[in-house]
Amino acid sequence: MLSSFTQKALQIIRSIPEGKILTYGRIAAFAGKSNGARQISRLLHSMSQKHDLPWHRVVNAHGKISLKPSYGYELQKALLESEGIKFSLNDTIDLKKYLWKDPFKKIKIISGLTFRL
DNA sequence: AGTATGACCGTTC
DNA sequence: TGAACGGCCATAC
Repeated sequence: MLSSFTQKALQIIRSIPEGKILTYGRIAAFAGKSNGARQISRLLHSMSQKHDLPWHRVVNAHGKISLKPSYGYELQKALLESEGIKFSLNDTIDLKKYLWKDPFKKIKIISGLTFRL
């Protein structure tokens, strides 16, 4: 049984298209908690395999990977690059270019179910 | 020195 | 054992 917040967060994460990224804070805000960014990290950490999430499409608000080297950093970077995302010199992603804006314009949530439009 | 952010954390159910 | 809840806090800027 997943909370409403968790469900929405998972749906938003699952709905991130290839080649696009979203930040922790934005996911949390869209899921209903403006200050719940840390819970998003928790979700990704504990439920990414189980729920088949594109966890690599979530980065921090600066466009950087929050994972530490040899703890998933290289994997995430490789996955993102394989989707066509380019990193700048400081391993930063250009948010203006790749950030997925306004998830709710692309998905519709009815009774807890998500539909891609 | 105040703000924003976060692959948290302790506890409860 | 796994998930929900809630908030404090270190770090960066």
